Parts: sequence; structure tokens; C-alpha cells
Amino acid sequence: MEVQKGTNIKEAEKKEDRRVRRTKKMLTQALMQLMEEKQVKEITVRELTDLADMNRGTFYLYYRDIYDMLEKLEDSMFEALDSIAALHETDAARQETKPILLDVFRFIEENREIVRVLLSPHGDMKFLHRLYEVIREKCLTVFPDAAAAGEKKEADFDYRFSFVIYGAAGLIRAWVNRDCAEPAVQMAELADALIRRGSL
Amino acid sequence: MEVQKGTNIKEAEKKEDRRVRRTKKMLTQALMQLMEEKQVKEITVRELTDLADMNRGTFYLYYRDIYDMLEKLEDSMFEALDSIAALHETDAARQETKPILLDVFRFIEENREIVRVLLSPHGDMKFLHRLYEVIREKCLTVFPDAAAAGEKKEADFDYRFSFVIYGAAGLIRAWVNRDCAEPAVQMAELADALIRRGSL
DNA sequence: GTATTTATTGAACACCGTGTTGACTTTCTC
DNA sequence: GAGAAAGTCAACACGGTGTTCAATAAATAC
Repeated sequence: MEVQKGTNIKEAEKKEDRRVRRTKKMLTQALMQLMEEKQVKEITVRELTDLADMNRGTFYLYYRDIYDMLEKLEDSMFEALDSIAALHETDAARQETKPILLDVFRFIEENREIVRVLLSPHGDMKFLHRLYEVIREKCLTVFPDAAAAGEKKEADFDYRFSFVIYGAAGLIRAWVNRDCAEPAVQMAELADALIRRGSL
Repeated sequence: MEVQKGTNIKEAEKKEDRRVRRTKKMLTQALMQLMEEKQVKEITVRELTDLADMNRGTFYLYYRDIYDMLEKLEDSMFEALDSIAALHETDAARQETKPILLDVFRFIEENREIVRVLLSPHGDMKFLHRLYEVIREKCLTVFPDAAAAGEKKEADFDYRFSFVIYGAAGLIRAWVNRDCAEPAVQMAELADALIRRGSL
């Protein structure tokens, strides 16, 4: 919802009342700030809305609780990733991973605060797991032969794939923790190299 | 505390009253069971103690809250890892990673239920982060030259290191999710290969 | 611009899990 | 077996939750 999408579709989001956009934006901002300092479990709706300078009841107009809000934020990240994937369908078919990775790293750079928090110690394992599932599914449609190659091979694929995805998450974590010091192109190339090496 | 350590030191743990050991064991067991089903935030002390069939007040004799309990469980895992590392000091000095990895994977195999939960979607990012910090520190004492080699190089080391550690966590996650189907030796070799490839 | 719709506010409410207390009963250790 | 330590049971105040309602403010539609 609140995630910048660069030059992307604006969809039905513009249909939201300006006040709603503002409210969600303030809440997201406040949540990110609080999640840098403390665990999600320690964050109360009261202090979140106090920080965002709004009524406590307003929060419940959009979210069931803090965790629900976090999940919706994660949803918006995955939507953005989906749009990026959709733009690179032909690249994916050719197994050209670099252009996709470049756009992904550009997106991360734009949303570094959110990504940093989600992958921080106060972040969410569900996010990581979901990332794994989404990418795995996408890859299996592109290389359908990779997994279905006997039991032994399937396990091996599983292990390498898990290694690479979690590794990429670690790489991204380190990058956003350095406030994206290196250019996105360089990171995309490094990621591409590491992924290819791990997949052999 | 409750973690099996194979043929390791029994330290001051045996000094605990039998009732205390039993209580902590039951609570740990119950927590693992509940964490397979739901998020930590959804677990109440009441249902935990109900499941462990004990009084609610007993819980507070040892833990401040559920999160505190989870943290203490994580502590015990790190203690065990420390003992393993201590046994392999000479190997580490020679940069012989395989024997260390083998013992680590054996330990994980013994404690697969706990590791599975900690790395599951209901798990804890703090655990992952702590793992990263611990291993990083250990490695820096063994290869002190790796990081201190110019700014550009230091960043590169950071990225590869983060990739490899998080990748290893992903590998372990996949393995325990398959209930450690493959022998520990095989996993240690795979891990060793993947780590070395990513570190070049 | 005015009218209409929609969002936000403020206060009040019952609810429920929390963490702690004290006296007791049970179970271990020596 | 005696003394110490752990577990039980009931009760308590506390605080955050999630929901409500009427009143107010701000957006959109015409």
C-alpha cells in the first residue's frame, strides 16, 4: 500500500481518500521507527498512534492489531515484487537473471528502511519464509525440470535452493544495513554470481 | 538448559532439583508443540501451562514471559555451539572446517525439533541475527586478515559472509524440515562446499 | 461554492491475560 | 526422618485490547 513502486501501475490505490493515504503513511512510518528500537511484541497500539499523533481508534479502522499491520506491509512488498517479475517474463524464460535482479535491488534501494526492518532482529521470520515460497514457486514454473528429477536430486535441489534464497536475504540484509552504500548494479552482479555458484 | 549435548559437559545442570528439570522440560516440550501450530504472540502462559499440566504460577518461577523463555532456550543452543567450537580449536586454527561442521550437523540432528521451530515461520529473527554475530566473531579471530583489508574489501567480505551464514541457515532449515533425512556427514560436506564457493 | 459523503476524534465500556502475592501441600535432598 | 525447596491454589490490581457511539472535521462530487 504505502510502498513506493517507482514507475509502476497506480491501480486502485489512487482511489483511496487522501486522509486514508496520509493515515496509513503516518502509521507505517511510526511502526518502522518503533521496530528499529524494539520488538514487535513490545509495541502497543497506544504508543504507535501517539507517535503518529492520531486517535487510537483510527488504527483499528484499518488493522486488527500490530501484527496484522505488519503483514499487510509485507503484502505490499510482495505485490511490488510481483510487478517486477511480471515485467521480466521474457527474461525469465531465457533464464537471464541479471536484469531481474537489477530491478529487485533497485526496488530494495528505494524501500531500504522497510527492508532493513523486516530483515532486522526485530523482523519477521514469516516474511523470510514467504519470500522463499514465492521465489521457489516462480522458479519452478521457469525450470520445471529442476525439481522433478528423482528423489535424490530433488532433495539436493531443495538444499541448494534454500541455501541460495536465504543467502540472498543475508546479502540484502548486509546491504541495507550499510544503507545501500554500493550501487544496485554491483549488488545485482554479486548476487547473480553467488546464486549461480551455489546452484551448481 | 533442556538441550541435549550428546557427550558433553554436564556442568552445573545436574545440580538442579529433579522437579525443576522436569518442569522446564515439560514447558519446553509444550512450547515447541505450540510454536509448531501458532505464532509466539498467540501463545498465552495459561495455555502453555495447561498443556504442560501444571500451575500457571510455576511458569513465573523460571521465566518472565514466553519471549523470555524462548530466549533462554536460544541461550542453551548457543552454549552448546560454544562447547562444540571449544572442542575444535585446533581444527579452526588449521582452517579445517569439515570436522566442525560435522559436529554441528550432528548436534542439529539431535535437537532437530527445536532447530526446526526456531527457523520456522514462527521462529525468531533475533536467533538468526545472533547466530550471524556469534559465527562472525569466531571467524574474525581465526582469520583476522579477512576483514581488515581496505574499505572495498571489507564490504565485500561483509556481503559474502552474510550470504554464506544466512545460506547455511537456509540449508539447515531445509534439512530439519525433511526431518534430517540425509546423514549428517553428507550435509556437512554439502555445507562445506557451498560455504567455500560463496567465500571466494 | 455548496452539498454530500467519508474519515477521524474522543470518551466510555467490558474483557482478558498478566504478573505477583500468601498460605498450603507435595516432593526432593541429605 | 527432618529440613529445604518446589509446586499448587485462589485472589488481586493493572493495563492494553478491541469495540461502540455521537460529534466533528475534511475530503470528494456536482
